[in-house]
Amino acid sequence: MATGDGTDLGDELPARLQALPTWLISQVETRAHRLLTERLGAEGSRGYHVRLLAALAEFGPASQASLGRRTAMNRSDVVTAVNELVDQGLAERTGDPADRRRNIVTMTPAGQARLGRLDDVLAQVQDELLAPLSAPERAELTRLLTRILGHR
Amino acid sequence: MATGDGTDLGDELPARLQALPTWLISQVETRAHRLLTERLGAEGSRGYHVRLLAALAEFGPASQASLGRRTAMNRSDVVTAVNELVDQGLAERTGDPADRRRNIVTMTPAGQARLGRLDDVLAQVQDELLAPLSAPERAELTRLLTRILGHR
DNA sequence: CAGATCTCAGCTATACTGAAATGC
DNA sequence: CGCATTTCAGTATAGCTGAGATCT
Repeated sequence: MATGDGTDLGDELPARLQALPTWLISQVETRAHRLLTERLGAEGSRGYHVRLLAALAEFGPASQASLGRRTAMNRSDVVTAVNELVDQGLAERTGDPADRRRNIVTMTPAGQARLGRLDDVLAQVQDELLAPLSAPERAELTRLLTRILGHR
Repeated sequence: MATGDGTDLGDELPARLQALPTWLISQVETRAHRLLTERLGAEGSRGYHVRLLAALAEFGPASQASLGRRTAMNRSDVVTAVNELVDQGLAERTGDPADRRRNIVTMTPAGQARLGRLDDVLAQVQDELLAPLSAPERAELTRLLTRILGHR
């Protein structure tokens, strides 16, 4: 079996990669993404839905362009995701009489109920992902990531 | 223009999202990914190429399955990426006479030269992404992310 | 026989661009 | 006029699955 040249079993990761924050971030993101896709999918939602529902819950009815800015979503992805929310009865899309270019997106009671369940799912996923970290360590990680994002 | 209902300009992010490590990680990853795609692309490479070249440089010639394990890449993505490396003359693919199911992938001198340039690009990207953090903070971030990945 | 390896076709989610229609 | 908004069509990448052929 052993060929002696390292061609067989071996799970060691290249040290060159392991030391790179960008590699670590992408690997952790992959794990987080997989967890979120599974758990949100079990509730009939996905990442974009959570972002939109959270923005609607906190800031109230908004245009699609505004939702895109608040959730760091592309304008065309907002269109698609709002379509899906409307299809599920979680949001409504009506024209803005004050500015006829705009739609106003509103959350329905069903949307609020869904967001409530998604909040629980999200908390659980954080806990699973960050299991090896203590509470102060989680806070420190959050602080560092926030600092990175705040730049620029 | 202010409609008073929050429908217009507003870049505030929902607090619900801002507090979530999974959200922060995905946003930081997006920024890192954009930087890497730009800079690596300028050298004619992409993320998968770096991973494979780094593994080949550190562990020597290896089968595709082994490369996949070492770089956390899917078996079919390894096929595609090795094709691209071979097309660029950065790697060679030969049959393993000792186990005829396997290919042995080897880095060429051109591949080594490319990896040298990519190492510089990577260092520069780390520095740009982590600009707001001090050296000890960068080390702490690396430590925390490594702990998360080590779990399981 | 079971299991590993390689390859191809195809899928999903995220992120993004270009262009057109409409309205401010 | 310039600019904002919405919508659609299409692109790219990462990650993944299923299936088949080949070989240990």
